[in-house]
Amino acid sequence: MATKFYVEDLAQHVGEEVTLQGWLYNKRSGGKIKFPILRDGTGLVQGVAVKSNLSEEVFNRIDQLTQESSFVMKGKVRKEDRAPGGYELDVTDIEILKIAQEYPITPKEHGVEFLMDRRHLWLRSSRQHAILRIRHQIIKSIRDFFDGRGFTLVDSPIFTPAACEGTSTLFETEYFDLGKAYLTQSGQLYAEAAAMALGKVYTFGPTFRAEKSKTRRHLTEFWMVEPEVAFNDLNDNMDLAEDFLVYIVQSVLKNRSAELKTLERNTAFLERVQKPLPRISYDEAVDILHKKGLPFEWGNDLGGTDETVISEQFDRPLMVHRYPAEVKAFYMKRDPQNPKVALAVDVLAPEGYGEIIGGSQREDDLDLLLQRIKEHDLPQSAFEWYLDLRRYGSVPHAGFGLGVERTVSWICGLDHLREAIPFARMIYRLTP
RNA sequence: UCCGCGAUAGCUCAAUGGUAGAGCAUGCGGCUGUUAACCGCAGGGUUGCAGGUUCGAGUCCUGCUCGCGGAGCCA
Repeated sequence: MATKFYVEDLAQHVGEEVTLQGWLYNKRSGGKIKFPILRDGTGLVQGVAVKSNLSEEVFNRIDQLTQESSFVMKGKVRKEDRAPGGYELDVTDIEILKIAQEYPITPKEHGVEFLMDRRHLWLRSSRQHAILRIRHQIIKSIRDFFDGRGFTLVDSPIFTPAACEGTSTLFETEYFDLGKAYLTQSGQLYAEAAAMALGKVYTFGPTFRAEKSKTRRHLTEFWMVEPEVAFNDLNDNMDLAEDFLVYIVQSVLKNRSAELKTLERNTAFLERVQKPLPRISYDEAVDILHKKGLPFEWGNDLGGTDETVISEQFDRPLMVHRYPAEVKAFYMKRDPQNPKVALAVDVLAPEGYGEIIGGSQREDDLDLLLQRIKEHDLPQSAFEWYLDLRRYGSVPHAGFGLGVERTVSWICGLDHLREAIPFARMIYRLTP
């Protein structure tokens, strides 16, 4: 079988005749010269077909190619500074595979609704291609980071018997004779159990929120990675989150610069993502809001605009720790120095992208945890297994969750989360 | 759930209450270096749905449907 050639490898084949398989991205023509642009999933390359170098049949065949028709293009690779990718193919042969019907997504602009209805086709355009490749790089970096530090991947269940945090609205489904089951909103409680077994673990999977959110920062189905480490306290947790974020961003800069360029992403903010990331307390965050003249009452959670105002004071992601315990989940440990605040930490991305990480040191005392479950009016029976983790050799431990789509959205500089995932699920969108 | 905005050709958008139009896409023709190529010609419309006001409604009013943005919730 002949060697397969791909557009992204053409630089290594200058002067050689290669055969590429792909789809017609666009074409332009003069009377005696035609420029078919081939897209093969790894990149774009423009073919240069000159009438005098080809049989009339092959030359005219190019006219039949409609946008997105599949075809084989054979030609000699030539370095060409005028070409966007730096290389062109002097065409020696064209073979048509399948002529495409009239393609709905033209090289001109379209509305978001139209494109989302054709998401399965929209993925072929270069902007979406770049986003998906960066998403892949981010996911790979996440796994490489934890795998390289001795973490074990432990998958948590999607069906759960009860709300994890008791706050947000969950998707409900009938589960045989066992009553109702819910789609998970977090793998964290299971990650805690796994951390007691394996020390350093992470879960990585889809999570679901049935909130009727209609904003550019929300999806009903999104991916989250949640590390959990036995014997880590809040500071260890922040150290881990810091190393983690720096690793992800730097690996995208290093490996996906072409895609960032396609997206016209200003990488100045990304290049500044280096240790140390600033760490401020909730109290200090409130001071910033007050100095900016915003009315804000101690004890409330930070809203979207509050987060933006605070993050604008810094040139890189920042950590806000020690939130009022009242606004945080029941399992978060209180600060021994000040029981009014929880040992929680959120990481706010710059440029108004908001919260990309939320985490905490967990409550490891059985009696206090029981008390919190009562205070939050949660069914204790559903949490007995979770309480067992405090009954049998409880230790301090901490972890956090990172939202993959929000991270993709920030790193790519997107204005909506729906472009950060191949097939977005939102309140008014279940297809394609 | 609440607040605001919108729906006109396949797509993106115009149209003082007075003959519904442009660019792109599609088809045909032209061009040997095009870069969202360009030039010429052609086809293409139940103005979201249902009422109302008016001599006359894409335009004004009422209701509905669908969508978009924001708040709340959070990753």
